[in-house]
Formats: sequence, structure tokens, C-alpha cells
Amino acid sequence: MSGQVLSYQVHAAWVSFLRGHAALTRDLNSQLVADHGLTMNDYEVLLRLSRAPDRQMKRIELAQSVVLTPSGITRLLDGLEAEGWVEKASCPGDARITYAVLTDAGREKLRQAAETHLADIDRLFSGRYSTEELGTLAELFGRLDGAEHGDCSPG
Amino acid sequence: MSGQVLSYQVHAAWVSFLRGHAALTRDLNSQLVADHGLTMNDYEVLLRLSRAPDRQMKRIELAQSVVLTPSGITRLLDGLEAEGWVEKASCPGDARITYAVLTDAGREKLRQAAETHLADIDRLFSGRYSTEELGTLAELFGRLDGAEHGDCSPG
DNA sequence: TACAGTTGCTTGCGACCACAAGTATATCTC
DNA sequence: GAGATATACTTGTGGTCGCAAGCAACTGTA
Repeated sequence: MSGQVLSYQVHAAWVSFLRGHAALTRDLNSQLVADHGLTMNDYEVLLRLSRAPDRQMKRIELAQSVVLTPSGITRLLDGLEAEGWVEKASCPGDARITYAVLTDAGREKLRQAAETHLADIDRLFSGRYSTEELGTLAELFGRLDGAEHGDCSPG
Repeated sequence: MSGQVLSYQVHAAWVSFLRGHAALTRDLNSQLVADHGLTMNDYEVLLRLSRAPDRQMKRIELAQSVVLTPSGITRLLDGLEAEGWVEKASCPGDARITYAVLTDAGREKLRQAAETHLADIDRLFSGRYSTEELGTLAELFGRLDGAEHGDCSPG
């Protein structure tokens, strides 16, 4: 490894990554907030829950899955619970653990939001990349966190 | 284009993109703050200025180059000015315009921060990708904003 | 010159999120 | 089983940043 002098490729990729993320998320987030009153993190949380067994997850696992701290997930879920889209459930075997459960209303909210949000994402990506390139991106990104990926549709 | 049903590739790439960005920036940013008292945006601004002619840029152009709003760049530069790393300069021909100018102290600060920050970036990327893959990433990312890229070393 | 529209910048406000500290519960060690 | 440690979660605090509104300066039209 170099250490002292960063390769041109690494830095060029990193700067583009930062700029691309800032530009895309600002666009997508403001659209999502305007259309549905959800932030992108709200949406991602609803999506994770919708794809989890019994549509519920431990809060701590949910936090890790969307890269938020425990305090972050508490505040985020506060909002979703206030809207009735998520509920708490206790864990019989461990009183420390609280589950976040997607309600029917939350499922419906996600379904509505997905209609425009997926189209927004599609518009930003499909115009710039071929199917093959998207596959390459998905593979390379996947290495950043060793993430698993599921179907993209809610439900 | 699809519009209604998002392709698997698009969504898989997007979700990995979000997770990767969150994980990487949280790591790099906390390191940079702990080591040098700079946020990643602070660093990026200092770097842009260091590579600009006469080490100065119009504030509005600086904001666009790091994807911040005008209010965002005002607050950010407030901090850098308070530390003496950046100064304001007026534009002779247009009193609306203010330049942000990198001071010698700011240049030195950037040099010090770059030592550890570039190594941090290198560590995160070089371990996961080959040189060829980094080139691919840089090219694909570059299309997100049509950005131009300069040398990665400050000065 | 007068007036409308645009541009650059700042400020008030609110949202989001991380960190640190605190509480409650569980587990491990003796 | 008592005490130390670890885990899950919440809350107080502070920082960053976007949006809307406002101000100052420039430009265009007549």
C-alpha cells in the first residue's frame, strides 16, 4: 500500500463518490419529502421492515442495516411511530430488546412512496448507465460493506 | 425506460451506494475531526481553494463545487475564517461577489490534514479494489455530475 | 432616472444525526 | 447470589445543513 501518496485513481473515485452522493441524495430526498413527507432514511427503514420476517426487526439491527447510531434510530422511529407506520413490540426472552414492527398503514405508506421514489431513482441511474455498468456498480459497491441485497419492491 | 418497476441492478447499486457512503463518511469524518478538527467538507473546501488560481474562489462557485447551498457555504466558511485558514476578498468589478482566499495558515493546515486523511482514504479503498477497478469506479462516478478532477495532492 | 428582475450572500428557523451520559436488563465470574 | 461487565435503548446537547426570507448590488428596459 502507498500510505503517503494517494493514487490518482483512489482520490478521483472518492471525490466523485462524494459529489455524486451529495447531488443525488439532495435531489432524491427533497423529492421524497415533498411527495410523501418521508426522508430517505425513513423510506429505507420502512423498506427494511417490509422485507423482514413478520415485518419486524430488532431496533439495533435496524440501526446497523441503515448505518445509523442507536440514538439516530430512536429519533427516526419516534417519527414513524407518531404517524402510525411503525409500532413497538417487546421481546419475550429479553426485556432489553424492542422490536420495530411495520403496521398495515406503514406498508401502505411505503407502497405509495415507492411508486414515485423508485421512478426517481430509475431516472437518475438508468439515464447514465447501461445495464452492464449497473451490475458492475452493484458488485463494486457491495464490497464496501459486504451487504446482502433483496428484491427492490416493497412487500 | 422502465419507470414503474425498478430493475434489480439499479436498486442494488443504489442501496449499496447509500450504505457504503454512510459507513465510509462516518469513519473518515470522525477520524478527520479527531485528528485535525476538520469536517470532510472543511477539508474539501480547503483542497478546492488550494488548487484554484491564486488560491481563491468565488463563494458561490465554491458552494457548487462541493454541493452545498449558499447558506451552507456561509456557515462553513465562517468556521474556517474564525480559525484564520480562509479570508474574504472583495471583487473590484462586482460588489456582490466575495472571494474565499486560502491563507498560508490554511495551506499548512491542509497539508497536515492531508497526511492522515489521504492515508485513511487509501486504507479504505485500496484494500477492497484493484487499480483497474478504481479506474472503473472513477469513470462511472464521474458521470454522476460530469465533474472535472484535478491532482489529489494539496498545493 | 425609475423600476422590475436577477444574483450573491446572510440570517432565522427547523430537521437530522452523532456523541456522551444515564437507565434498565442480561450475563459472566467468583 | 453479589458484583462487575456488557448490551439495548433513551435523552441532553451540540453541530451541520437545507429552506425560506431578507438585504445589497447588478442588469435590463423604457
